[in-house]
Amino acid sequence: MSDVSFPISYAVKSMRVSRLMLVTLRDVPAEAEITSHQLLVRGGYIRRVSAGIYAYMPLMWRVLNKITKIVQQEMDTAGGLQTLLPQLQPADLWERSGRWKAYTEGEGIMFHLKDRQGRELGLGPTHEEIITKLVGETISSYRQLPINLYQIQTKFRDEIRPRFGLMRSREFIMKDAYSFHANEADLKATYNKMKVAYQQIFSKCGLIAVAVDADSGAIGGAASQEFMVTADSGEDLILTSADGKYSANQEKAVSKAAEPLLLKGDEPSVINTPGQKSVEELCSKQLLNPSQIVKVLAMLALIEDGKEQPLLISIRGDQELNEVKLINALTNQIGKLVIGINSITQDQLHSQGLRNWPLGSLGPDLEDSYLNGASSWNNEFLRLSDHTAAELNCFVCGANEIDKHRNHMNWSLLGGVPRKFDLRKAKDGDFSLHNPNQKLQETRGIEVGHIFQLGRKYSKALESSFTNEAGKPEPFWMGCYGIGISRMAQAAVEQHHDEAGICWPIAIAPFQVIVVIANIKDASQKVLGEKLYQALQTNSIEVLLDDRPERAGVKFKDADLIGIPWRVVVGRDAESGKVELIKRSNKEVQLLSSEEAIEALIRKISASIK
RNA sequence: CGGGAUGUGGCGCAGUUUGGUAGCGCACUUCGUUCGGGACGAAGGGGCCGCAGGUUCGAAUCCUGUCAUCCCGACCA
Repeated sequence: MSDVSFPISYAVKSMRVSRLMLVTLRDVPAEAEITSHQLLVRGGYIRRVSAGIYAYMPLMWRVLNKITKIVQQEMDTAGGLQTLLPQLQPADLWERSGRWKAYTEGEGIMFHLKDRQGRELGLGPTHEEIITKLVGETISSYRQLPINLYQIQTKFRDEIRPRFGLMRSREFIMKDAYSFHANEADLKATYNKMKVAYQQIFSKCGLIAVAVDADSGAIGGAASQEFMVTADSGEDLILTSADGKYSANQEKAVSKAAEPLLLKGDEPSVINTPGQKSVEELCSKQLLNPSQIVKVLAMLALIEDGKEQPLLISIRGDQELNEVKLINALTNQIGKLVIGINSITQDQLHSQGLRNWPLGSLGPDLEDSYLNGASSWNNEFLRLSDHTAAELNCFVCGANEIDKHRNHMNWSLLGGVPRKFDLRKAKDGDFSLHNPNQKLQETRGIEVGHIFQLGRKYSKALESSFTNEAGKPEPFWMGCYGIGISRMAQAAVEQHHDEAGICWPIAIAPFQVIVVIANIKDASQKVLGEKLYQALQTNSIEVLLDDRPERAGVKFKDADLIGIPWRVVVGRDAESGKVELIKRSNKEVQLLSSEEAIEALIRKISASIK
């Protein structure tokens, strides 16, 4: 089993540190922000070449290969077929799927270029287009389905902001798989199989990863789950119920909002609220609770056809808007892709040639006439209301007049109860929907894998079809499944390190054992060290020999930093044939004869990488 | 792209306010002493001060432009 671009078996199972090109740093380079990034740079694993572009040094390459090998095994076991697809992709393919513009214009993330003939090409950030076309051309019958193709290679994304070393880089190694099915049920079966395979992969690599419900984002499609490596430095927020039955990315998470405080219902009235533009100010001055207020947000949505749609979003004052949910709700409402949303500012009103709006005192019933004469905006509001706002019976809201609000309002005074959408952010402490006794907790995570049920979006767009049982052409049902290989390596460091350095899980460590000869000039130490090194090699253990003429302390520090799971120190007891066996993760030390040490290592290592 | 910051040997920094021709720690080379938790001493090598203009007798330092990098927001494996 081998692959041209990613050889997985090592000709070299062992190495002398003196020949390893190991350069460790004592100082943390200023560029590195999070621990895992710092440790990888200090340990000589990676070097930055440009923003978001890194060279993988020999030790790192071994780690990446270890991960690759585990991924290949699990993918192959789950019925995957490995391929290698081109990175340079013609624009017309992306135009047919409708993604060329979205991926290249504005804040598009595809690197793109023109060749000498003036043809446009993109550098692949993902491979749905290519694979869909390829399978469409190759597969003609439902009898040939399902198939699941995967590849492991470098992807390119012109990230808006590369960050955190390999966590968000512009060039990174990814495993991506695409499955093709004759029907939805079969897609679901493979999707579930992939979910199991993913759990296997992460646990075999020694990572604690949780599967969470996710938004399917720009890639599109129906069901989708993300695999998160839990870590405080993670960029994503995850909400999990205490019973473990529900977990979701905050973008997607649903929950039951806390009950609002009842607002005792007098007659509706207008109240003076000078300078009270925010919910906080209003509450403190008027002695209200945020849950008694309907807050109205004026926003602008950018639609794929270039139209600009003003929005009025109503949400309860104690709740926060989830923009991902809003975009999805809008896309459903309009039937067109919503590219982006942002708050409307006074400046924008001026440039549209509109009169001032009572921002800070908006009510859900702000008249469409405020949009009259807008230079490029649609001149009717699209009004959306979150459950929490729509369900209030008596509330305070803006009076559509500066420095005035209305007290004791109800929806019938505003033209009826609006349609309800789920637009709010689920938060730490909310109750879960499946069991109202379960509180949701917030954790941070690093997204290392994502699986999607794409459905027929791409196969329809690219007219990629097979002949079904009835003899009729039908677009494929598709799934797609990604794992960030290089990101995973860094996530492993984020999850497994201490003050002294990295503590690699043994399955993905660049070497399993490091034999440190404390004093290379001591003949008996040298002889015993070499003997151990040989013996471990003979037993197929991946072993490093630190034979450098450094002082012992330097070698210990380096061994801790680079994080080899087992360390054998050949030192002052070498004369009597004794060595120390140290476990990196907990610093546990055993004084053993060299034979015992070899035996212990064989036993422990074979048990831990089964 | 918006907001903030920084560019000085491989890495970490000082010097910039108040212009006078570049310094410290780590790393590197050689020698000696040391030798189980990043040793010590001595001697050395390495920098067009991000780049381009300008001001000046003279610019790392002042001015203008530009590029790059990092941090905070929108994107994602």
